[in-house]
Amino acid sequence: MKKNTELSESLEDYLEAILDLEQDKKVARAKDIARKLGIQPGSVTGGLKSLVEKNLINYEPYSYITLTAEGARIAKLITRRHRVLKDFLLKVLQFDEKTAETAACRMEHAVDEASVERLVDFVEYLFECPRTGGAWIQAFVDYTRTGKKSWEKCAACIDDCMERHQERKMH
Amino acid sequence: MKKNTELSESLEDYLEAILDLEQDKKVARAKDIARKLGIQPGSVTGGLKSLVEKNLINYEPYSYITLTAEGARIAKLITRRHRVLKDFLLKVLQFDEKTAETAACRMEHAVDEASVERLVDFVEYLFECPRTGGAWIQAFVDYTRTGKKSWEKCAACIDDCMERHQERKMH
DNA sequence: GACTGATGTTAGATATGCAAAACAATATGA
DNA sequence: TCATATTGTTTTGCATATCTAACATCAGTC
Repeated sequence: MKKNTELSESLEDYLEAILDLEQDKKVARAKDIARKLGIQPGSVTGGLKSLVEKNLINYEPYSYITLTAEGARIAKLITRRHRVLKDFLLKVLQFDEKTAETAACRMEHAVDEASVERLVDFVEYLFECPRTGGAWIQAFVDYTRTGKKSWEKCAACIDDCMERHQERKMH
Repeated sequence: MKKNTELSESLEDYLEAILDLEQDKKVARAKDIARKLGIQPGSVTGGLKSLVEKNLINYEPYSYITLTAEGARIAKLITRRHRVLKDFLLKVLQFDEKTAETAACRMEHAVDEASVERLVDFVEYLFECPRTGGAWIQAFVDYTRTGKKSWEKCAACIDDCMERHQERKMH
């Protein structure tokens, strides 16, 4: 029995913002949600109503807003998607903070959970594998800066690779 | 002077579909666009009008549809985004065809041109670099299948790495 | 030249999402 | 406890995007 909650993008954004505010200030308020999402306070009310109907938040007019258990569960999934995507853009593709944040924000609604897992796996693998890891990523970063693929440095790079391999064996 | 055309997602979809149909059948027709986008024929007309206003397509009621030079330029950018993203999902993250297609479809509107370039660079680099390349990707694929990070196979993996390096030197 | 089927357009309905502004509740503090 | 500022809500309106169903046009055929 799969919950086919099918939230719209904007409802997902609301949930994400609410989780964030909860963690920051215990409870969320309409104004803070509006500011975080860059919309007018008047636009928030409708979204909150939808979320109440779907039993994802506890909320009554003029009161604070908190997530229900189910709401929190979903909000955390969405937030994780965001974090993973941003991580990838930031640490692997080397986007700057702002670009990574913006792109992650827009991409997070386009990917399902399974895909996110795969991406997490990929990023982790890229960092952990002796054949890649930090040095490989650094080489890619250098390439993005200089535009030069310095294959002549490969020998040193492979040495690093073996070192990482040895280290892993030790442990 | 940057053209701030700011197309909506659906208009981007129209352009992409039209480019595709043009390449396939010389000209696009409303019905084909509708079928390709999975919407009703009646819904297409409005989108076409917007695109005419923005000078991105040549179109008059009851006639065929073709892209203007500017429209073709933009459509190609969008299509490239799609292709690059799908390539990444397909070849690196090893999504199956259908999942990759769907995800690429939804992600292509979330990424700007510069980000796409960076992703292209990354994928190319990943394939070309002796330290990664096909063998590394295969190892990652194996990992996604088995869930096991077989670091014990590293020695062989590093050998492959050096071979690729030698090959590159020869050339 | 008129019929017919395929294709295209229009109009009206529905839904979403957001903004602006008028209005309501709450909280603060003197 | 009253006045005021802050915060929240409602209403209205706009823009986008879609569907359905009625209507228009086109191209081919008899």
